[in-house]
Amino acid sequence: MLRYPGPADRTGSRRANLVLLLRTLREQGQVSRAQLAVHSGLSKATVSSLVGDLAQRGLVRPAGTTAGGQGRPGELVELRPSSACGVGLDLNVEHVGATVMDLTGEVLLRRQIACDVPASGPERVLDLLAEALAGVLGDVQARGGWVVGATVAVPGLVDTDGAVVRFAPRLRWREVALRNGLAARTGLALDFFGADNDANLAAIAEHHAGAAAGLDDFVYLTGDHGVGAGAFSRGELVRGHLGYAGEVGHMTLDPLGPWCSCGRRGCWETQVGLGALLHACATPDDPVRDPALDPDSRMALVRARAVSGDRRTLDALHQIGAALGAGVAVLVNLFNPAAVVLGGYFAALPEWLVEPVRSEVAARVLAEGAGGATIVASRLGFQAPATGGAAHALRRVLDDPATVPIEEHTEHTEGMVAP
Amino acid sequence: MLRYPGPADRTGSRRANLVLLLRTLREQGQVSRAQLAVHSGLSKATVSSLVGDLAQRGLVRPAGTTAGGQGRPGELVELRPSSACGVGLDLNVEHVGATVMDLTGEVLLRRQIACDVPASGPERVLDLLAEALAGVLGDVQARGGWVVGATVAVPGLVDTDGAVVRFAPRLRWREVALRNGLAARTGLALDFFGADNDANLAAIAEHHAGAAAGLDDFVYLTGDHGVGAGAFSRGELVRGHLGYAGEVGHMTLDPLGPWCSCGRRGCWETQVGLGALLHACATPDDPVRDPALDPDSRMALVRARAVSGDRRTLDALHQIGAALGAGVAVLVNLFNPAAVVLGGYFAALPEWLVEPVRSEVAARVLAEGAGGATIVASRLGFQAPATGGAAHALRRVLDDPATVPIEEHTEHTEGMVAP
DNA sequence: CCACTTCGTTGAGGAGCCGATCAAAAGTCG
DNA sequence: CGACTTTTGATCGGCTCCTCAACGAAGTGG
Repeated sequence: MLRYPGPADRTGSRRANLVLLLRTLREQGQVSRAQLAVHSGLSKATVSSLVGDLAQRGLVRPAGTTAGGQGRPGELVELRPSSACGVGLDLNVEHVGATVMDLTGEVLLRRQIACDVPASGPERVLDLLAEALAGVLGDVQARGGWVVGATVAVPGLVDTDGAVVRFAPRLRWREVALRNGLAARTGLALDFFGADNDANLAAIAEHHAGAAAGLDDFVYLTGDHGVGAGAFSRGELVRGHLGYAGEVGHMTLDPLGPWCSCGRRGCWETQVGLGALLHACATPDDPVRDPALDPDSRMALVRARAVSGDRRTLDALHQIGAALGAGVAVLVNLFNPAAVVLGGYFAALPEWLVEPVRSEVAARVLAEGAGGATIVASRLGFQAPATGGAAHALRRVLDDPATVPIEEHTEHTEGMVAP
Repeated sequence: MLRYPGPADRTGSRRANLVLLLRTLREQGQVSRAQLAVHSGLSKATVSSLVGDLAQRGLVRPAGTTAGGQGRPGELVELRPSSACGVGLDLNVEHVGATVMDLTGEVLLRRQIACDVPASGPERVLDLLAEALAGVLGDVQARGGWVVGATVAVPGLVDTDGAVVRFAPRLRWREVALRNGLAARTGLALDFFGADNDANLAAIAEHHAGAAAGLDDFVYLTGDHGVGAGAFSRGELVRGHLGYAGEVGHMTLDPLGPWCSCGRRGCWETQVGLGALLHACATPDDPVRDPALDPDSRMALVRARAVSGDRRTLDALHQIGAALGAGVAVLVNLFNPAAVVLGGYFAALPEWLVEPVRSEVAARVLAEGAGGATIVASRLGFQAPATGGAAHALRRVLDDPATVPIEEHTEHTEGMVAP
């Protein structure tokens, strides 16, 4: 019953209005104060004051004037690129990576460090993560920006507040104190760091500027050896009681199905995981099944065969697509999403997977027209989790611009009024 | 991307604080202004002003003084019973009903009108609903209260804004303009009326004062001929894009399972619906399967047999419980709820159903300890949907007490200060 | 009876928004 | 070309609503 836990913050309206302008600027690009006033419903006086505030914090800058039209031209304002940035840290089986996004939503840079993560053990991997982070911190500073936080995308269960990795079978991690480890290695504050499930962060990325942009209700599916889901409801992630929501890989869809590594039978990921795909479309000695190969190259190989019309590959994809659709239908019945975004390896083969999924869903969902759900492929592919991590880290600023200290940004704020 | 669609409401802090006090009063019962100030984090001055405001609207009243303790005794304040009320309207196969709840969460009265709903057709049923509503409106007025809204619990798909019943197979309804029909019959405003899926409203009821009280993340399961779910995430219902979320009854859990009335095989409700239970525990000529019998009596019969140790009944319940657990495990993996509340007929037989569900879930959920999910029976049983409808209608006041006009409530407001 | 404590009200002050007003910087038109 | 119109953005007074500090009120304990 604690919907409103704290006292209603008295400076809350100021913050909410700063957020409102920031969001408008991110959507519209360059806007004059007068346009901001109309779009936001605030008075011109208030908008002037708010824009001055944002300028003092270095978050916006002048951007010329409006052309044409009668009357005095407006002074355009835009988000300052390469100012406040968020970092998404990647934790994969064969590499770690860092992705930087700025306020405008632009991805500024990506770094990767190859590493056999399961073999190296958590301590060594945290060293590498800290190294990747330090690298991009330097790059961002060189561009005149600063980093407000970093979020790690973990292929496994992470506790609610993002401090500890509970269980990540693919990495062979269990109870790893991620946040403490990174804070100790970098000397940065604890609350600089967060962590979340890779499917959740990928969903954030698609929501931010991908296949689910602007959708309040959708489901993202990540496809790798395992299968995970990130679900948005009302524009927010469904996280669950302890943050473990979206564990779709081990739904039992067929009581008589194949055995799963988790010890049970008929788990969805035995039917649609990368293992199932490779098993269906390649013989054991096929180069596609070489474990040393990275996902992108594998998918390129499978793709090439599908394009060339290889019967075995096409049959395999159709079979996987149908099994995928059976599970997606469950998700659609449960969440009634506006879209289901197929990510991970699924996104590399949309021409052969999307259609079978679509028809299976149409046949299995109770609500007419699949309840309005469209099936689409991710636009961000394997980069979605890290991108989402960066977007998530940026939320600190986007949700409360007042956390950015007021400092000197004179070279960018000429002619902008202090409140 | 429209998280903040409107301008930040400038009077928002006032409203938020009124809501804060109202919620505190609902939880704590009788509280002094000083205690309210401490609990809410607001200043004593503000609390005095807000309480005066609520008193003028007739929502709170004096309730004596604090006993014992040093210093000046506090003047207790409490929510005024039988003041603002919400109505939940029930739409079942064999009756329609009305339930009234007041601000304190107390159910003031219930009315039922027997009626063969599928046979009567929507027009006749809307007449009866309007009649039931008119009856309780009178009763409430006689107690010095007033009704702020009514929400209809529909066993089927309702559109997002609660105006139209899209599809309710059990009622044989399709595209029924519920809101318009009720507004026309009663002369009340359109926005007086709402409608929602019965599982959603039952979940609201359990969240409000039932088995899921205070839980932000839980799933409610309704059990009747069909099976439906209402899921809470972050303290809010998961409704989905068009409001059709929670349609769990037709999840395909066994590709080779029995045929369902929807034309497919292996739907969950063929395994755990009331039909499956009766089929498993009674021969065709068993009186329990008499369609004229109401759900309560049926369950009483089955219950009596289970208590007496009837082997066939016990076997049937164990089989149903296991099948129920298989589906609940899917929900737990997806939503990671703090609790799964078994409602409808399941709630009438908890001694035999809860344990099989619990063990099945423990075996099938990936996260340790079922991700913290407990399995509990509903406390409200078949009354949950109507109760939730009333609670939902009350949200209008609880979310914005300022919608209640300031009128004369002098007999109750002596000594209470105007702002 | 008098300190002491706690409660609720009052008044001054500040944060923040809005409407009105005004100067500035264009186009438009006679 | 100069006056008029239009639009922008800053400024000012006023309003709402919160907080802090001070104060009288109403009890208890010595």
